[in-house]
Amino acid sequence: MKRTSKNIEYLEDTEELVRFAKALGHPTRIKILNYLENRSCCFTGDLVEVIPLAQSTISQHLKELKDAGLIQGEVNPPKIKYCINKKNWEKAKVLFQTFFDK
Amino acid sequence: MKRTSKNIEYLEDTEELVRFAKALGHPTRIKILNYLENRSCCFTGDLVEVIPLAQSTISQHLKELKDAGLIQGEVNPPKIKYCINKKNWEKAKVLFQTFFDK
DNA sequence: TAAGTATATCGCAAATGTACGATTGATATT
DNA sequence: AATATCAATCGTACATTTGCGATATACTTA
Repeated sequence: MKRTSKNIEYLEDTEELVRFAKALGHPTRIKILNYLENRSCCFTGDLVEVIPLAQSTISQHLKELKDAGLIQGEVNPPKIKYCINKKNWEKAKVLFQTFFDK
Repeated sequence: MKRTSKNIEYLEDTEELVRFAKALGHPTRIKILNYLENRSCCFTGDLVEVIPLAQSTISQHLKELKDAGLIQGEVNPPKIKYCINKKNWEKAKVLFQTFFDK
């Protein structure tokens, strides 16, 4: 991508849709989101128990979901509580809906 | 992924959602799909004119969209006509809808 | 202040994704 | 048969993603 001389321009909505799609493009992250949907919030530790991956790996996936805007974390010492970011969740929902309905 | 001894199991729907999400995870592919949505069908050559990337690169993106099941190609010598795969399109739409609605 | 707990970040290795030019294959035209 | 056209595939380079263990950070509790 960076090697291309011509830097392609994409629509704002396209960029955003891609950001969400990328975040959804890994089964572990879907699992995390499904888990969150069911109980609205959870701690990192809960996920480590449920998903057979290293704690660092899960933390990384959480970071990506956070960067994509799909979840948010609030410090709740000594733990961190993660929740769905409802505003962006709705945004993503509409973007995908619109994309498939066109 | 393959280095992990424990091979994680995921739900069938999760695997499918991930496959679609991955395919949507690149702006060029979104652009191709948007283009197809507007005129229902097109040739590879049309895309090469519209998108400033090498023919081989576009062909590769088309392959990925086809592998994901979102488009289908019918030979129309000497060209190949690509269309949205409507059945899978609907499937993807429902999967994303269900995912976000839960 | 020392030790414990929960989580993030670092550094690395392997796998996957993205892009290109060159080549190949298949069909149509001369 | 020779040439032209369209698109897929190959080989390669570089970037990004995914995973791990080790370490760092931040806050609590003893």
